[in-house]
Amino acid sequence: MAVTIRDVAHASGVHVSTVSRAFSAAHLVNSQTRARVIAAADSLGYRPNRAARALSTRRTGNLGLIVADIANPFFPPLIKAAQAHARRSDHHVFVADTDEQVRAEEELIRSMATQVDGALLVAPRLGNRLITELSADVPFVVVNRRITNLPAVLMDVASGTRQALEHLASLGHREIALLTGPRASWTNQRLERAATDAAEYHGLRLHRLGPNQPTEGGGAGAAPDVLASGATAVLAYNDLVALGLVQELRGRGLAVPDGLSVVGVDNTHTARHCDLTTIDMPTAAAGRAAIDLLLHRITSEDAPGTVTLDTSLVVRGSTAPPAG
Amino acid sequence: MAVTIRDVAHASGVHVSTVSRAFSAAHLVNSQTRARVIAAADSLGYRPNRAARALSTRRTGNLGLIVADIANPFFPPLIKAAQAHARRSDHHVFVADTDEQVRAEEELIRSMATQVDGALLVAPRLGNRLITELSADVPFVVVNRRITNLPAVLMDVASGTRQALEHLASLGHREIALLTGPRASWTNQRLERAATDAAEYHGLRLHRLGPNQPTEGGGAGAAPDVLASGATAVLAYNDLVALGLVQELRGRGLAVPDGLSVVGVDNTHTARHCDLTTIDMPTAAAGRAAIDLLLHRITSEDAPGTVTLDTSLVVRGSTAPPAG
DNA sequence: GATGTTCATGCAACCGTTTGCAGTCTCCCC
DNA sequence: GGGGAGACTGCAAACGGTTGCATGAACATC
Repeated sequence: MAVTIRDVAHASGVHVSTVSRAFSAAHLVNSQTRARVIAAADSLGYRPNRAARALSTRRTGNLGLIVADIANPFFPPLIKAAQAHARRSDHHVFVADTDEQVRAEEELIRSMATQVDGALLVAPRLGNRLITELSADVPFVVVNRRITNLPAVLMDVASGTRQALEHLASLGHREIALLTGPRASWTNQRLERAATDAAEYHGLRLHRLGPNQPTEGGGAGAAPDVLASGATAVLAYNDLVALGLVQELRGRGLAVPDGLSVVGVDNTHTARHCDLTTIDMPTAAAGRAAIDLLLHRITSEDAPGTVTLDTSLVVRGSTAPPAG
Repeated sequence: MAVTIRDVAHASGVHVSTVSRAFSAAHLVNSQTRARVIAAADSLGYRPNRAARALSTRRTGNLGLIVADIANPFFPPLIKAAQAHARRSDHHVFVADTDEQVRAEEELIRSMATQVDGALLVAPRLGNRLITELSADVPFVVVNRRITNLPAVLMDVASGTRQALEHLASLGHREIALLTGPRASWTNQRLERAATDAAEYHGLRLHRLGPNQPTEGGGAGAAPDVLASGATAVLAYNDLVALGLVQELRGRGLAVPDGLSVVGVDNTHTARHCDLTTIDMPTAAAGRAAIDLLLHRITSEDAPGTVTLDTSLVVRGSTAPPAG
């Protein structure tokens, strides 16, 4: 039915192996012959069968991309950039959503393993041991997680966190609440650490509240604790948490930023619309860098590298001097 | 390197064909034999090679999903639902982002064609003729577009539009601006049509302004026209346009909803956060329905169907009675 | 003119599964 | 006890490419 390499060979009067080489090893075939082959292929509408190619080369030309939740606005820009970047080297990308469930994550990785040349794990929830074990089957690059011997791309929230606390301090805030996220999250660890250090440096009191679910619900649920803490400003684990909190507080009659200043993390477009001060994550750049690392890892089996990208504060309307 | 069907055959003392049947046609093999095979496969960690399977069955077990812009918050819930639903029948999903470019769309479809059993085209921008032509190679299901002889899932904005105009009329608005989207968009056509009809029914004056880019920029750019039109309420092509407009107007000192009421379309989570009245699109349901249609189309080559889903208005804080 | 090199191409095995066909074995029935 | 039906299983040919090796031609070297 579909046109195969054999049809092209017949049409251009050469052996199939010559056709194959005309496509995948051009320098091995006479340029005139090659031109004839290409012409025949074009006129027949030949497209190589990737499954067949995969079978003999053991390379599928596919990459996996595993995220916790596509609907979380943090991920799409990363997915988009990664996919576009992968295409430039003729790779296709499977996107899988684990729905924040660890079991699903493992199963997805396993079922993808037979079908991809490598995979990107973005902020995986799986344990280090299991990831290391799985990495025997498929080359991984992890994003926003550190695992020994695995190449990683890190968006370091520390730099942005320092800027955020400096910003709050300069506005006159002294009591800051930190809404922490999942304990296993590398970003959360960096956030806690950087916030603690920066708070000390600026002489601020830091109230850690958490861990919270990294969702609107998590933010809304933290509202009572925030109010009880006496903090005048909040740094939240991510934009969703921040916005969930803002909405809950508004429902209780507390205005932002007049009653309370709020800073998020991620700089999702939602934050842009809601005028939320937030720490910008270079997600698109991270997506591209991760693909580069992965392709490099796949083609040359050498030492893993780590790319660290800095973050920075974006000041918008959700922060202001404390009331009174 | 990887464990193959041959290893399993050897370990369980049967022929490879029996192993194959044990997995893909269980009823053809003795249940005890099958148990032995499965046990051997488990202990060896056997996973069928999908490329090899694809080669002989001409079924890859992969589906394509082509969208204009992953970062547009309209798409992720659909992608997520489609992917999760596809997995239940052991299908993997390639997601491709055309970046709103027609050329990229065609090329992506072509390059996917060899590798998927079928594809979902969500709000494609390509011309009908080309899509029909391409559909000879790959089964398609289109979402939010009508093309003769192609199965489709439609989220009909008409019902929501009627509700929106009724809502605005009941608030006392008489002059409504409609910010239209891309001409080729089926949703836009339905929107214009339904708005025209409903406006007439309620005795409202409808000012059509557009076409606008379906982005924040498009909404912001329409602000001058909206102000000039004298409308007291706006129905925008989608939430992004609506929010772009709101932001631009606020920058010019015009409050929403006090100075102007705004209604969007899509009910993205951004709309939720920004307290935007909007028409809810059942994107997750559409994603599932589209996958069902596609799988059905793939397995039984019969008549294409169309699924139409209704939409409904979600009233939030961006609409109020007109000033004065 | 024998030998060696290089370039271009053909040959055929292989990648891991599936599947039509052809046994073989057991069981049942007349 | 001969014949037929059914249930299993093995055999081997695909599926569509890739690639190591062999072959042959053209050309240079001594």
